[in-house]
Amino acid sequence: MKEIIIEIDFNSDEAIYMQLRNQIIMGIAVAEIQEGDSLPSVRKLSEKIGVNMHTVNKAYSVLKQEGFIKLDRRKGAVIAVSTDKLEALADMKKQLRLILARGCCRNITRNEVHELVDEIFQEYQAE
Amino acid sequence: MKEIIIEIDFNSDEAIYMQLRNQIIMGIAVAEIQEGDSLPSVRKLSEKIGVNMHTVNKAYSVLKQEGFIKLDRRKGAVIAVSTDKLEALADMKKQLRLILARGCCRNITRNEVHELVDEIFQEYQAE
DNA sequence: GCATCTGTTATATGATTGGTGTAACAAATA
DNA sequence: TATTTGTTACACCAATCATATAACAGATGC
Repeated sequence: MKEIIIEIDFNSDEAIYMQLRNQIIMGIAVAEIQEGDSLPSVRKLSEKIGVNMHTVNKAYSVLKQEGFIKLDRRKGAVIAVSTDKLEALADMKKQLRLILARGCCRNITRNEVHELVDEIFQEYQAE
Repeated sequence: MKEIIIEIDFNSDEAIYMQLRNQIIMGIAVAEIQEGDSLPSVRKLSEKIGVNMHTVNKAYSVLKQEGFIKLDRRKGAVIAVSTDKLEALADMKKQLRLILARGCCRNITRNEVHELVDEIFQEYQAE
């Protein structure tokens, strides 16, 4: 089991539990953590990164609600990604609409977005 | 000058001023509002959609800060999109990282993302 | 059995944010 | 002159974020 590297920016305007959630999702994407792996317990992780237990618990609850982990009393928080692709595609499209609108206003082209997508996918699909 | 259509969902967990900001950005992207057009005054718009003046003012301030409008005492809030493409590309990449990570976990492929991007660009680039 | 660790829940507190309300000011407009 | 504009300054209430302390039941290790 690998060690998960979490970096919290306490000066960020982004909530700590959201930073946690996002970094864990990206950790799954780059296969730093894999299906079936366990995350540290809320108490261990909270102590490690210097935040309150409830803050970590909230991040885990969101991840559970969004279908990235399952909470097991025996194994703790286990990576278990739901595979509802249709819902995931719908979610992604909704989020892309705003981001692409912002880019479109700045004259970012369709091809430039495609290039960005390819660059990021290269980071993620590296096994 | 066209009438801008704003729909606020008061039951949404998204802040009203953010809904406003996002809808105005998307309005610019679909060319519903164009460079040089004026947005309604903060008081007019607040009355129209039934929110407080300060809420609209906050949305306009964010749009100004992000380089989508300029506030002029004569013409009000005028669409004036900054054209710092490099910064826009960097911003977009940062935001795409999280969204694509979420999709990558759900086994969404590179090509599926490209298709989504093309679909959305078709909505936006319609002149 | 016993101590420990787990997720979970409950309650409380302080700081920050979101939204509203009222009011006032200077500049621009009609 | 009267009105409208963006802007600013207060104040208020509700919700959220993060913290703190505490307790509970189930699982684990000795």
